[in-house]
Amino acid sequence: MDIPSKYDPGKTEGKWYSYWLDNRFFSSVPDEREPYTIVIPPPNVTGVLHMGHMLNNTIQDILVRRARMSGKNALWVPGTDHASIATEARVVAKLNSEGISKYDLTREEFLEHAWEWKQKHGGIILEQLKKLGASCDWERTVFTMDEGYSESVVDVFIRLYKKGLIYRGVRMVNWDPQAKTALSDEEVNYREVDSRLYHVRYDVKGRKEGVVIATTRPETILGDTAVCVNPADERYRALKGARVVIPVVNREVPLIEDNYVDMEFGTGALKITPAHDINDYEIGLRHNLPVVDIFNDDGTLSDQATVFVGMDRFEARKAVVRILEEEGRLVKVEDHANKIGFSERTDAVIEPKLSMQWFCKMKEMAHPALENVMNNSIRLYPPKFKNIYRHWMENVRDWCISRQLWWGHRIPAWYLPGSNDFVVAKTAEEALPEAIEKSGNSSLKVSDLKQDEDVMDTWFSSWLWPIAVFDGIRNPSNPEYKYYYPTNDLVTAPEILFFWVARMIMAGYEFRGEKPFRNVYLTGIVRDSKGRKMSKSLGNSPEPLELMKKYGADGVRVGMMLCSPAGGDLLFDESLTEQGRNFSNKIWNAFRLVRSWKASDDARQETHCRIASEWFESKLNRAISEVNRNYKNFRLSEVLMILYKLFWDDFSSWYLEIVKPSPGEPLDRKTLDSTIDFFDRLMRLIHPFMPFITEEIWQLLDERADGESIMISEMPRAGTVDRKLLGEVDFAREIVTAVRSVRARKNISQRKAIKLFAAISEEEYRAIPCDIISRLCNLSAILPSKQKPAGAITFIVKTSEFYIPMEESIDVSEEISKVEKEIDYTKGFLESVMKKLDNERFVKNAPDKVVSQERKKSEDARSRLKLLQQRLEELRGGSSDN
RNA sequence: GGGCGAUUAGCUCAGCUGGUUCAGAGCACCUGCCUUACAAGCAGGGGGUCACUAGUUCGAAUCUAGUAUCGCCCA
Repeated sequence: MDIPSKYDPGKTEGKWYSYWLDNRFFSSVPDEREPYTIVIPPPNVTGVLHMGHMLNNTIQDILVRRARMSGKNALWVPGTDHASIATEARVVAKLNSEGISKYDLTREEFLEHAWEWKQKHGGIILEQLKKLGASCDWERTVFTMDEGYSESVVDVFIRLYKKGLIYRGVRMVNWDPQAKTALSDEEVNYREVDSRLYHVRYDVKGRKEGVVIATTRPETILGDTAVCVNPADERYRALKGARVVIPVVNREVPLIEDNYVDMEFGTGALKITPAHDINDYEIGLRHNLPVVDIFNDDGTLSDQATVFVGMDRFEARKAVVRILEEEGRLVKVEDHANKIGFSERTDAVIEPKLSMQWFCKMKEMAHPALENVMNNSIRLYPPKFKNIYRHWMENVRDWCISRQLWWGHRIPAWYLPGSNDFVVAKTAEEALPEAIEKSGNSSLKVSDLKQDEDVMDTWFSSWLWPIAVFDGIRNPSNPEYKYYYPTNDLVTAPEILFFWVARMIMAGYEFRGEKPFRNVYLTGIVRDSKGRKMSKSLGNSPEPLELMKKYGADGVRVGMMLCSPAGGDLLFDESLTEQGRNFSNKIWNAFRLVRSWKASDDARQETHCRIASEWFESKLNRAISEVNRNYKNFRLSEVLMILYKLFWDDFSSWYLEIVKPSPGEPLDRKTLDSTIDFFDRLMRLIHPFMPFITEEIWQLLDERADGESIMISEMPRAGTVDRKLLGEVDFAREIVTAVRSVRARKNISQRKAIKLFAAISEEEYRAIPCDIISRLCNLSAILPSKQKPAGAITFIVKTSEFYIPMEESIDVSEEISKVEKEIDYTKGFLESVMKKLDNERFVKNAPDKVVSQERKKSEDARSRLKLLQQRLEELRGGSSDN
């Protein structure tokens, strides 16, 4: 019987999660009900839970739990992606720590290590999600390198290739010299960096004067194949057609002219390195310049550089500058803020590099993907992302999808022996006939074909996620796919709007002719209280598992949701989870109170209990409507706040305090039953936010059979609202607050019973729920009286005056100043109302409803003023008496 | 450089289609209380020129334009 006064989540959370799993409440199979589907944004298979995941998955769990309780067949599909670069980098690092180099291994050996790593570390993050209470159908867990999934990815590659949407070619790509792979444009982060602008004098053949160029990357001088000026630039007119000598390597190159050159920037003369700058590359194409690629794949200098071969690019920069200095060519060095691209995954400085890669054409697929977001067939929340999305879609460029890695889906292209010619097919066997035809060599064998070494971008597999988790690529007529697709809501971070969301939409229309989801809820980014993004490197992120241990999963969930407006960033602070924990405790203690009550079958329901029950019923129903409205717009923190206030203020501070029997006394059966019923409904409403404590209490509220659970119970529906009653009780609450305020001001203990007089008519008096007021204010009597007792404190609620007789004489001057203040306020208020009513155009143009409201306001204000002025006179009269 | 968005109480934010005592909520703060569910609590209270300027309107936190500051995305 002894229940501790502190709620201990540690004792309940594990217990109920196992119960839910044992009863397979999370599992879903197609049936006749309406489906509700969410696919998880697959976290990196070797990742660990961070605060972003916590937020994201809390939201998904709230949505899916609510749908499940609302009669939908709810399914939340979990899974992980293989994260090519990140995982491969980790495996490489692990092997290095064991003294093994990736390049000592064959591809097959390396993949064995990678799978071993995945087996060991993969799925940790999913286990962590269980602690959070995530109600995923774990039996359906998908990994992007599962056999069926992989086949879907390869299928799609082949399909797009056949359609002409995938091609292979040499282009300038973003090269990550650390991971030694190409990246897509989306995987490059640009940051402003303090760097230097070097002014270097190049000799001009046959002239005394040289030409000075400005560069931030002097090491690329070794790859220069021209110097370029603007044809309109007077300064260089004389140099037309001259030949320039590249320093350090002493190569002779032409001086060319191109409108691209900005005459204002630097010296107006631009060195041209076609191999290492996208703009230079384009100029090079226009002017037929040779390409000198001075870098190896790892960012060291190549043979083509001819000097400093094998030296790292940043060391080479210093070395080149030193020589330039020695030769007196360094004219000056300026500080210069420069935007530099960094690898999303390794944070290495990106090297623009000409390279042979696979690309996916985007324009055609972008079209339906853009249209269906603009016409709201797919809705983005918050809607401001529509514009951002459009901007990207309209400027979308081809997608570099090949990666020079081993971990991932290998590109299904098969090269003819000793040739760059290839056949795209699922297997070498399938490629053979076409290979024979292409080569004209009928004796070609499967073993002669060599598969492309590269794998595909991870996003090239995860863009199929909502389709492929239901095997809808390979087998679109399967019942699961037909039932669950398209999914309902996608919850993800705005950072991957282009990486992933946009591409899933493209894939949906391209491969299935249908949207992948109806709504996209973009969460905020979790920041610390100073507004900095939470990250491992900053060390400003709390450990999610520790947090849950300290405050309970429910507490953390509430803490995250309290400050999480749709799309707004979330400034996380541990005090929020503390607030969440406190809320758990509040619920817990309200339960302890109700549980301590004994029922009496004989006692009749007293008036205050009846009114309180009817009133809270209306309050509850109104809150349910508001909750439903806010859910519709994904305003989940608003939903939570409504429920928080409903439970804490209306239910605990008002309803329970009204019906609470005196210690030791029983409560009539009817009131107790409705109290338990309210509690039950409140728990169900709160359950999506706080699954554990609500289950614990729901199980204790009544006898429950084995296999029953709040999570499969029905979500309460909104019933009728008695507005009149709500108004009456609101009036009573105002009176109660006023009496309490007098008690506080006058230091009258709550235990001392007092009398209250109301200067109102018998009729008005009957409309006041006096029993409630008496109970909450400890009144010995509440009486209608037109007579003002001498030496009483007064207050006005709405337009009625109340008196509390005082035993001791009152401080008249204090009362006078209070009344005067109120008169001032009311006068000001009346003036502002009269300003409107005296304005003919207002009375003429404003809707009748508004005008009559203003009239009512003015009347009320007048009668209040009258009461106040009477009171003031009395006080003044009284003070002269004393 | 191009685009998008924001600016309301000490902090984080709500305020929809201009009109209800509209200037709100939560937290923080102040005062008094260990009152028999809860001090992780209860009761009471203070606090804002709605960034600035002009305009539209009978009426503007809300609509329009400009200014300032900040943030995000893209190059």
